[in-house]
Amino acid sequence: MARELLGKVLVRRLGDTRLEGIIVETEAYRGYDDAASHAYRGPTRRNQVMFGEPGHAYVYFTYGMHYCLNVTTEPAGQPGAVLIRAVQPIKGIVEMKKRRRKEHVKDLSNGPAKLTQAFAVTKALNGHDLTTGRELYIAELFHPEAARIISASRIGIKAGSEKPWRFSIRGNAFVSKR
DNA sequence: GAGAAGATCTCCT
DNA sequence: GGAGATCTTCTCA
Repeated sequence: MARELLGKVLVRRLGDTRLEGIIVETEAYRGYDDAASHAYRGPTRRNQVMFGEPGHAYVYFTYGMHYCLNVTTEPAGQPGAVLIRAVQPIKGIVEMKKRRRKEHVKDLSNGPAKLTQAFAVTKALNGHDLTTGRELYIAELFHPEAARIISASRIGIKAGSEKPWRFSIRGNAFVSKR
């Protein structure tokens, strides 16, 4: 799923405003076999969405100030999610610049907490159904480019860093870290 | 109830 | 390359 989501479009609707970005970097997190995953030690209040239905948003708060967005991927009862680490803005860039207080497009969403700020994703969207919801969902790109996907180790974790479960579109300028 | 760590970002050197 | 910001969540007593 982490590979499948690359090249698709993250869509956020805020009233009349529409924000869109191509997903260019993801990371896979599993369950009891993945020490880096929030679900590693079983269900808790925070990670319960990871154990729920697939196709839902798992949004968590971290470092006292940041939100990160995941997509749940496994059947109910089985934990698993894909972290959206970076997107390439394609629509609503003026709005994103205001939210991020940044001038350059490259600074808007090249990191997991940057894109949630640009797209106004907060805990209010935790558990949101991405398959039926209108406020936040994932769409196909009308004219997808052929892209090569590369994998590397995940970022910002201690345990589980040996697993090459970070995926990105090769050469894309909006990937958080090369 | 206390203590520690965190799937990060920004600013500074 | 490194430290500070800042607070929720989890673990353990």
